[in-house]
Amino acid sequence: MFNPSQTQAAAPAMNGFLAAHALPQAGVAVHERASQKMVETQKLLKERLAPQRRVVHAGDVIYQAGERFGNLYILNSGFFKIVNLSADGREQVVGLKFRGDWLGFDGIAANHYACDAVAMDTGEVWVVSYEALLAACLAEPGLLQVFHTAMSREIAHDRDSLMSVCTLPADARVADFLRYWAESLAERGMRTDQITLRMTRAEIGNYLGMTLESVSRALSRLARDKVIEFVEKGRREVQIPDVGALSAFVQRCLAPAPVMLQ
Amino acid sequence: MFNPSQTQAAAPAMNGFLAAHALPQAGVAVHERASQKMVETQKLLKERLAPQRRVVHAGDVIYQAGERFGNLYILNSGFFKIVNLSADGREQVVGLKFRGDWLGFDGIAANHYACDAVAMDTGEVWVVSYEALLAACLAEPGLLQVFHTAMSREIAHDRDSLMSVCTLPADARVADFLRYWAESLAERGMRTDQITLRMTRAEIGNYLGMTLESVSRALSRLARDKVIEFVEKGRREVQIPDVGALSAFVQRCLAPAPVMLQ
DNA sequence: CGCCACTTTGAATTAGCTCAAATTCCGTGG
DNA sequence: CCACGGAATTTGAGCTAATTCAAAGTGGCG
Repeated sequence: MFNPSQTQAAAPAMNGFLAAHALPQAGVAVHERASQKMVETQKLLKERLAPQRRVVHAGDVIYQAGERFGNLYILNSGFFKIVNLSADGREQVVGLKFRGDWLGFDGIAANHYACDAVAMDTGEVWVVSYEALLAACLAEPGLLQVFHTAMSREIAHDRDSLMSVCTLPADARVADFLRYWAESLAERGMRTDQITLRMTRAEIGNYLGMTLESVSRALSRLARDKVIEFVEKGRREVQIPDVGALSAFVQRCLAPAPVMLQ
Repeated sequence: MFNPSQTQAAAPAMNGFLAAHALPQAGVAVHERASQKMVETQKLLKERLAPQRRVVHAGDVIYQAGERFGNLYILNSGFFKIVNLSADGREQVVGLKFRGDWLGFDGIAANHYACDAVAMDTGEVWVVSYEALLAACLAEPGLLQVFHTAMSREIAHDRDSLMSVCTLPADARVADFLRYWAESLAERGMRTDQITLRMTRAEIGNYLGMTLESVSRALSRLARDKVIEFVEKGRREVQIPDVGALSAFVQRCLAPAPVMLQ
C-alpha cells in the first residue's frame, strides 16, 4: 500500500507549515505542561460532573456499534481499542485510547455508537451522560473548551493515522506506531523506555493495515537494527532506548534507495 | 495494502450491529429527511451567527496547516479537499468536504490548523468565528447540538476511510470511493446518476493510498464491467446508473476466489 | 494549432501476502 | 512441580497484487 509517488500527487506545498511547527522542541517540558493540563482537566470534570467511575478489565466492551448513544467515557487509566465493523463483516481497529482520552464521540451524530470500544487492560473510565455534560458546559464554558479540544485532537489524530497507512511502507508503519505509542505515554508522564504492547501482532497488523507476519518481520528488523530491544521472556515487552531512533528509522525507510558506491 | 486475513485478526464479533443498522433502508426518504434537516441547520446558523460569506474558486486555500486557529467554515456550495502535511514533506489528502460540512475542527485543540483546506471548485463558505459560535451556543443550545453533530460525523467518517484503506483491495477502494461520493451527493439532494469528479487520478490515488495508474486501471475495469460509464469527451464525468452496483462490485472484490468447475 | 497536463495501457519488478512449519510462551490440571 | 495443549510468534519459500517505468493517446486552452 505504500507509495512514494503519491507524495507529489496532491497539489500545493509546504508553505509556512514547517516554521510554525518547529516551535515546540523541548520535549520534556512540553510533556510536563501537557500532563499538568490533564490534571486540571480531570479536576474540572470531577468537580462539575461527579462522573460515575467504572472499573474495566481486558476484553470488556464499554459500548458497541449500533447501541443507543447516551454516554461519553473519559479514560482515567488503562488502554482501549476502538473497533469499526462493516456491514459485510470486516473488522478494523481504528483507534487506540490512552489515559485522558475520551470515548464515544462517534455516537453523537447518529445517536448510536458507530464502533466498539474494548478495554485492552484493567483500567477505569469515568462515565458522563452527554446530556449532563451539555448542561454542565452551559454553566462552565471552560468545560466546553475541554470537550471540544478532545474531539478536535481525535480528528487530527485520525488524519495522521490515515496518512501513515497511506504513505509509509510496512516497516516504517510499525516504527511509527511504536513512536506514537511511546509519545502517547510520554505526554501522560509515563515511562517510555520500556513499554508493554497490549496487542497481539494480529491486532497491530489490523490497525496498521498489514498482516501479522509483516508486523513480526518489521519488529525483528527493528530489533536487528537496535532501534528496539525485546525484553527476554515474552515478546510483548519492548525497550525503546531512544524514541528519536524510531523517527530516524521511518525516515530511512522513506529515503530513496541508498546508492552504493558511486 | 489489502489483506483479507486481518479481518479475523481483531477480537470480538458482530453482535447486535447488523440488526441496528438494517433499519434505514428506504434510501430516498432518508435522503429527503437529511436534506430537510440541513436546510433547518443552515437557517439556524444564518439567523444566530450572521456568518460572513466568502466565495472561493478552485485552488483557493481557506486555511493552512500551522496557521493560527480562529474560524470555522461551513461549506455552503462547492467541494473541498483537506490535505495533511508531514514534517518530512509527505502530502496526504485526508478528507473531502461537501455542502453542509464544516471545516477547521482540527484547529481547535492546538489553536493552529493541522491541515490545508483547498477548494476544488467554485463555491461559497460561511465564515464563523469560533468564539462567536461558542457565545451563540450558550444562547441557543440547538446550535451546540448542530456543531457537535458535525464533529461527530467527521470522526465517524474518518474511521470509515481508514477501514476502507486497510481492508479493501485497490479496485474495491475506487468503487467504494465512487459510492461514497454519490452517497454524499444524494444526502444533499443532488443528482447521483452523473457525477463530475473534481479530482485528478493522482489526487484520488493519493486519497485512497494507491498510485494514479492503479486508479486508472480500476476505473477502466469498472467501466468494462458496466458498473460505471464514462461520458464521452472528458474522463472526469462518470455515469453511475446504479449506486447499488458499486456496493456489489466491492463485495465481489472481497469474495473468496471464485472456484471454477467443481 | 500546438503545447501541456492528464490519462491510459503494457511490461517488468517488488513489497507484502499466503501458506507452512518450527518455536516459544503461558495457563491448566494432574 | 511438571507435563500438556492451545495460542501467539517467528521465519522461510513462493506467489500475487500493486507498483514502477515507459510510451502512446487524449483533451483543454491560450
